[in-house]
Amino acid sequence: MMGIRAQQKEKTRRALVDAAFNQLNAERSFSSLSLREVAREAKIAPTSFYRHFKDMNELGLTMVDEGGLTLRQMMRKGRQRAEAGGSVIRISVDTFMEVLESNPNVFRILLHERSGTSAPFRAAVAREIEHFISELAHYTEATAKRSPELARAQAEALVTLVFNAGAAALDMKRVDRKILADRLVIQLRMVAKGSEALQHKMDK
Amino acid sequence: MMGIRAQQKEKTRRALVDAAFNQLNAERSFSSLSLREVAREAKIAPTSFYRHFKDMNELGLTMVDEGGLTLRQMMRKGRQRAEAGGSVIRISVDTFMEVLESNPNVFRILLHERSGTSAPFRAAVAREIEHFISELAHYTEATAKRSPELARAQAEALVTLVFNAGAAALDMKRVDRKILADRLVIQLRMVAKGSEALQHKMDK
DNA sequence: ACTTTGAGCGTACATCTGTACGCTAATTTA
DNA sequence: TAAATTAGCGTACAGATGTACGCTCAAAGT
Repeated sequence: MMGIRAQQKEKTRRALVDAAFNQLNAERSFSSLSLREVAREAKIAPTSFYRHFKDMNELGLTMVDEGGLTLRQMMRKGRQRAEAGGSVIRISVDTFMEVLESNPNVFRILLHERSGTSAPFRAAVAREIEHFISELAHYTEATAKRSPELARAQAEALVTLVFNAGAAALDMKRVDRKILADRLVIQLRMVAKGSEALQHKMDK
Repeated sequence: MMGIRAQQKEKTRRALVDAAFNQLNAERSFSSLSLREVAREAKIAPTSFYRHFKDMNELGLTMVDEGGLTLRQMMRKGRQRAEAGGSVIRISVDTFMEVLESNPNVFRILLHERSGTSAPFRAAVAREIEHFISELAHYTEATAKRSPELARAQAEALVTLVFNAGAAALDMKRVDRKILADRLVIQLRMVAKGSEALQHKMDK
């Protein structure tokens, strides 16, 4: 069991992480946050920050990991929904858009730091995205009988298109998101269809 | 003709733009540059900066416009090469990778600011990318007989995949870029094939 | 009951930032 | 030729930043 002291520490740590997430929005990226701003929002003295993180980078990496986890958990829930029947693509896209809407800031940090200036950050985001890709590749390889290479290329393309649409959707109103989602579904179908065609060509 | 004075001013302005481009690299984004740093690199006093740009944002937008222009010019040259025969996809990808290699910083600013924190920047980058998409959509609509909607979705998917691969390629060594390029070609073929299949389905 | 630990604080400092202001000197205009 | 314009400079300042240092005092350990 956790002592009173450890509990309080954990609480403050959470306050820091939450403070950082809350400060993210379309005009504010993680790298533009200062240690002092985060500390201010979390209502602790700037110097107390160091009791929890070595520096802002460490906080950021924590956020990326946490964000990736949240994301995967939510998508997994969506997949369960898909098992009930219906178009896997459609349901996945809808789930994704819902996640996007309810956790925009989790997305922002992933999307922004993916092309950010810190190599460790980029690596961390790449790792998270890699989870999605390989899960999807295995799924496709098994259910649609693709060669490993093709399954991999296909999964990568799908994830790329989805994430990219996600980035665009972040700035949009609901109506425009709907249009975007519809187009995304078409694009994903293109990839799926095309991959199938390439597989057939290889098979004969 | 341009007076001595105007010539000198233009020269300094260029020095500022070049200085900014030169400071960009994997660890340094435009938004992390300070006015003073740029001025220092261009060898003018910080306050002289204002004789040329209202602020750093104005410099940045100039760079985005210039970068987009450079990019389109180079891709156009590549397309001429494609007209001589061969796979359009393969040649376009190769051209793209060459451009990437010779102008990495032009790319960096576009890729980074695409998901950056400044709305005007994002809009400017979106505008540049839109050029590519619509050129490509028209091309596909004409030569491959797609419906406008399908051509648009296809072009968007292609450009997304290419730009995304470009972002990944920026950090890579030549060998890995080759692998990436090959996979990209496969993915683009998927989209093209799949789009064709969807079009046929619509036609009947 | 005692000592030790450590989360959080306040003060302090060097460094960097954007930019206001006024000057100079060379070019342009009249 | 005299007057007006303006690119570039130097000085100056207020504000923000990261972080070193030492203190307090409640909890944990003995």
